[in-house]
Amino acid sequence: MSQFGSRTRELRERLRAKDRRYSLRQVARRVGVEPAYLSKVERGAAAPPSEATTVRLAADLGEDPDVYLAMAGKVSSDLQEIIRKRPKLFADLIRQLRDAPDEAIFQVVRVVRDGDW
Amino acid sequence: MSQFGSRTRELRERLRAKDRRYSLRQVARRVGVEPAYLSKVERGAAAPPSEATTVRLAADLGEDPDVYLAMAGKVSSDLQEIIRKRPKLFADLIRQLRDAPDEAIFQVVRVVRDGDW
DNA sequence: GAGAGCGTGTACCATGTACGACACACTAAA
DNA sequence: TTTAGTGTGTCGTACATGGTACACGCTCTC
Repeated sequence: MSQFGSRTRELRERLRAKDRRYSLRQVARRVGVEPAYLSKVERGAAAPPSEATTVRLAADLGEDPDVYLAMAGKVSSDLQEIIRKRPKLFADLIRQLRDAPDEAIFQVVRVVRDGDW
Repeated sequence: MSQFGSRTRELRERLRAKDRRYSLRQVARRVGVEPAYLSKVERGAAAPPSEATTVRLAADLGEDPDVYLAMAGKVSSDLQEIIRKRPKLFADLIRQLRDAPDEAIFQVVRVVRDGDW
């Protein structure tokens, strides 16, 4: 359902076409897991890996860690920590932005970043 | 460390002073757990409960669910889902606001809510 | 002085998480 | 034709999670 596995395989095979170092075994070795495990993950026979492993995998495949974690059904623990420190504020903000268009959210980010308000 | 337990006990005993229905056993019954378990949680002998149980407990004690979940070291799953749907946008936003003063975040909430921008 | 209600100690348990170990069959290269 | 590399099937497993079940001793009321 989460397509984490198939997406990973797709990505890896795409990279592999250009670079032999992206075999399942070699990626597994770099990421620090057993090939058999990565194989199961890619085929959806195992649930997506832990946060740490997912982040290392994303890095190896050149993907954005937050996006990759999202595919794994997770939210980065550092984001969770930020929210937990001011739960009411952030909960309100996030629910407020649930249905806002991408552009609106991006604009908020920009405004906050540039501080011109 | 998370003080979830002691805070719960404190809250419950405060309510109990006014209302005998807030004994450990009766709260446990309403929340749907065994008294022995709630006892352990309040003394910190067990980790904070699951999200669902924590939310029911917060409701029984008249506390804000997001704040209570935060004390339990968790972030509401509905917030996580919102983030997971647009990971890059929300990750950027939240990290951007990590060190912003409360007032600034609240202002963002207000601006988005009122839509006058 | 018997029950009802209280908090707690001990033991146990089912399920989920996150993998590792090993062997196997296949393919490509030397 | 050995050899190195590849993906996979099967089995096991250590630890965390989220509790339940039962019994005990105390207190308060009737």
